[in-house]
Amino acid sequence: MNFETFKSLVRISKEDICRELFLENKNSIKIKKEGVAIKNLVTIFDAALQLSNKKGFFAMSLRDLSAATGLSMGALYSYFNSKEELLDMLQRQGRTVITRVIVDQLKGIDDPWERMKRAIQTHLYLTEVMQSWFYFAYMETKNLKKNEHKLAIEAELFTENIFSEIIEQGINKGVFADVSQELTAAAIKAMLQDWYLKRWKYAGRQVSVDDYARFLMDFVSAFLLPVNR
Amino acid sequence: MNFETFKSLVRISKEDICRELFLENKNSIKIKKEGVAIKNLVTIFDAALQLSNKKGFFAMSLRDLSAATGLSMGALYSYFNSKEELLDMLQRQGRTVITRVIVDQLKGIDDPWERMKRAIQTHLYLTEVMQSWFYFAYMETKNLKKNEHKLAIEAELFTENIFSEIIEQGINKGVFADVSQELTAAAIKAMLQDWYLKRWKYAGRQVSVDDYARFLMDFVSAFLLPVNR
DNA sequence: GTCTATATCTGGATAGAC
DNA sequence: GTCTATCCAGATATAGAC
Repeated sequence: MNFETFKSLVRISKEDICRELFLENKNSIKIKKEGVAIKNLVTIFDAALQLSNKKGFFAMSLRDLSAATGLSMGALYSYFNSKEELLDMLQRQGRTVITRVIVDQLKGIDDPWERMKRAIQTHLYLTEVMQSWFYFAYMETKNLKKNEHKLAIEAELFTENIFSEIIEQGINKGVFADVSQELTAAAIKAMLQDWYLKRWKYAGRQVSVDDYARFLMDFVSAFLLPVNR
Repeated sequence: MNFETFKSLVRISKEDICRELFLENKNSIKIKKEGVAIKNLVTIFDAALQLSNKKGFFAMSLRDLSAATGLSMGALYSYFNSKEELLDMLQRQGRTVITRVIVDQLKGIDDPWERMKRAIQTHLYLTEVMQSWFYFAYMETKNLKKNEHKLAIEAELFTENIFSEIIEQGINKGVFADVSQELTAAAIKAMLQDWYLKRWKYAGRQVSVDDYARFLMDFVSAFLLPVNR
């Protein structure tokens, strides 16, 4: 599978994500008509991510957001009760998607190395499709209040754990070298995150997501599968 | 060399950094007496980094800073002309230190793999000593104005280039595998940065900086020195 | 050099017309 | 559902006393 087929396969449309979010937050959102709400939520989230990623969520004023979306301040407050609630909604927005997609993509694959490759690839493809969201989630985590902060940390550890378990499984089956699963999983995660955190760098160097995926697999395989080289 | 000897060897005291900064910024800083200025600059920078890293530079008000330092608002403004200037000073503060120390530590080492090990180790040790600064520099880069932003990017590329050149040299000498130097350098950088960006994670798992250094060297060597395993 | 007091402005939030 | 108008807390920045 390459990136193009992944995109058409997974089909995570913004509308779908916003629909889910709309249904979950009916008490915070004053708008009743689903069609109107989703259309505007897509606009609001898009603009909010773009503005926040440029200068930080805190520095983005709601007047900025009003101008960017074409909605008035009053209208914006029909979609959230406070700026902080907007932040929380944004954070929650993508969180479930990633775990769901990765777990789904790994289903039925038993061989540890095949699982590892698929996990790396899926993670990269997903962050490519939702780049601005992942960047936002990473950069704004520390600005969350205690409880939301905890949820964000848990999400980070959850995906890391997927890698950790694959490594453990591979070691137990005797196909991987006996490495530290904790540190290796953390390192893989760090390199996966670099892909969406330093988009400017890779774009400037014309590295495609498939190039990067191939490279990462080579790098990791040298460590985990030393005998096969 | 281990971390403890590194610390006593390098001796980058906060006072020294602030003295340099004081001399560089005599036009912005209204205080004349060096002793007074440095003492307060150390306090201000320490507090500013701590507050910013907790909730972001923008969210940190100067009243917060005033409370944390014990200096009045008026006094603070004797050390910088605007909040943005404080941001710029903070960013510039550590930038030169790292390149200076790494270049210095690599002097006289010819063997590519020895250079690589030393570069990794020095980078980790340095970011350990100045953890809060590195975290700050990373997280607040995007909030800089155009020109300062450019300088920050250049600093990132400069250190990455140190790794890139070591790899190139190793490949040319025939001691490293024929990998992509650009991507490999970027990946190493990403893992080095993870050390100070996710301090909470490694601290919680009781991983010491020397543990992490050893692990990284193993990981990288598997890729660069495949024959030696 | 440092403080207190204050001018000035910006941004989040809401009330009420349409 | 959306807009305009407005309130007010809190922020940066400065002036002038000590």
